[in-house]
Amino acid sequence: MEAVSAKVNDTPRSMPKQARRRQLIEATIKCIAEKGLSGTTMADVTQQAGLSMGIVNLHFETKEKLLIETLRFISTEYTSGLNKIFNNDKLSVEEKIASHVSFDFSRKITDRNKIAVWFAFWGETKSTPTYLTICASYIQEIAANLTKLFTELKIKGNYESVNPELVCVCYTALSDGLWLDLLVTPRGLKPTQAKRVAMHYLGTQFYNHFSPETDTTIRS
Amino acid sequence: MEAVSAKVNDTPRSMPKQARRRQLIEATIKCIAEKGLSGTTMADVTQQAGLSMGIVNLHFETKEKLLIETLRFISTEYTSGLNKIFNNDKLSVEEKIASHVSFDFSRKITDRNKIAVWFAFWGETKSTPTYLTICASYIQEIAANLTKLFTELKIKGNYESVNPELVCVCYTALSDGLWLDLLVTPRGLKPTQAKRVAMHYLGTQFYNHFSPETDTTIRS
DNA sequence: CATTAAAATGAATAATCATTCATTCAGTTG
DNA sequence: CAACTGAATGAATGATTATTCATTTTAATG
Repeated sequence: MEAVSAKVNDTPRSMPKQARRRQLIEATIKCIAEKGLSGTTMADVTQQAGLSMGIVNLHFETKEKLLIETLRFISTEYTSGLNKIFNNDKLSVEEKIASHVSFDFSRKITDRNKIAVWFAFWGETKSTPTYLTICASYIQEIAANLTKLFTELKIKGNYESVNPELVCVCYTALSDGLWLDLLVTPRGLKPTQAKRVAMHYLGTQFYNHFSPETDTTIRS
Repeated sequence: MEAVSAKVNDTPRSMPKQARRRQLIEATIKCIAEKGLSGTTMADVTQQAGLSMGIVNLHFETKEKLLIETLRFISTEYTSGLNKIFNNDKLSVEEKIASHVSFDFSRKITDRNKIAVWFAFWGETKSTPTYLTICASYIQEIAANLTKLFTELKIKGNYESVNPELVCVCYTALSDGLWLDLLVTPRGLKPTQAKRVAMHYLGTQFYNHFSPETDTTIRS
């Protein structure tokens, strides 16, 4: 049988180890999206990567380790994107928040394959402590940063009745729930609309800075 | 080996078929929560139910059909609970909405086992169309009812700038996201707090009817 | 070009697991 | 209480799948 998608497979032997690992992780993401976590076999992954059966064990030792690295990969992709925004000194608080929202509903993040992977792992956090640990740590990091931004904007904009921790929990839950919508009703909500829903909520808290019409997005 | 939890197993042979199916579905829920969807085997389920290997095939034919019925079971439990509230003529609009929220964060619904099951199935909707169909249909039903309630309250309370469809999407996403919090950070958010977050959002829209202090919950 | 080291292969192996079905068991009927 | 019925059992079967490792391929080196 022919390799299904061997984009990065021109000169296999010369690829640095890191690149091959990444290639396998990306194949894993595609497989989980297409066949589910329970339906993804080693044969599926290696064939999707256009490589041979033994390759995963060579680079990751076991299937379980491959899955853990896959979760780590999407977690890191997400947090590092947000950290870049958070640490960008050229942006004002409100621009940072707006960029955060834009990132949450950007093409890169709302890719249905990746959302499917998120939910697949979330569904196993209760049974697989390693997954729980990975998820819990990135969640905490993001929450700390986001709460800080909301606190700053509260002060800057004189929003006396705003509770930054509450708004952080609420916004985070909202965006996770909107991702579910994008996954489960793909013919319903679109990323652009989902973003508008998120902005609608922020508008209820920071009415002078965010509103359905206002879009202080940093274009990417 | 001994049966792990054979509550309903006193007079096995005399149980009506429906009850035995339910017993197996409940065992499945527990297994999915404890071992994940991918880690749940027929042996696990039957042992959890305190029965023998062949029993699932006798009552459900295949493992796949058991899983589908399990998803149907939790979906029905959820929708029928909400429909009871929606169709309760003794409740005012605002009481119905408050009861809806209370139900969403009630013990029965926020049981971590069941939340784990929800997420496990959501993670496979992209790969298993049957799951997607089941999820999509109950989602639509609930959204229609909830939007109607928000529309009624908008009129009743003169909330001119409220957009009922938008509030429905936003509330629904928020509650799904809060469930994720309950699943992933069990030592963080508690159901009572989660409910307060949801009420906080509704308070931004219907400020005369809902606020963190107001609790028009119907005690169950 | 020969030699070496590292990467990759994939057939073979071993483990896991869903499904089957001949047999057992419990309740019911005449 | 003997014969009958349908539910339940669980050892055996067969299919699937992760893992192994002897062999092959490739790139680098002198």
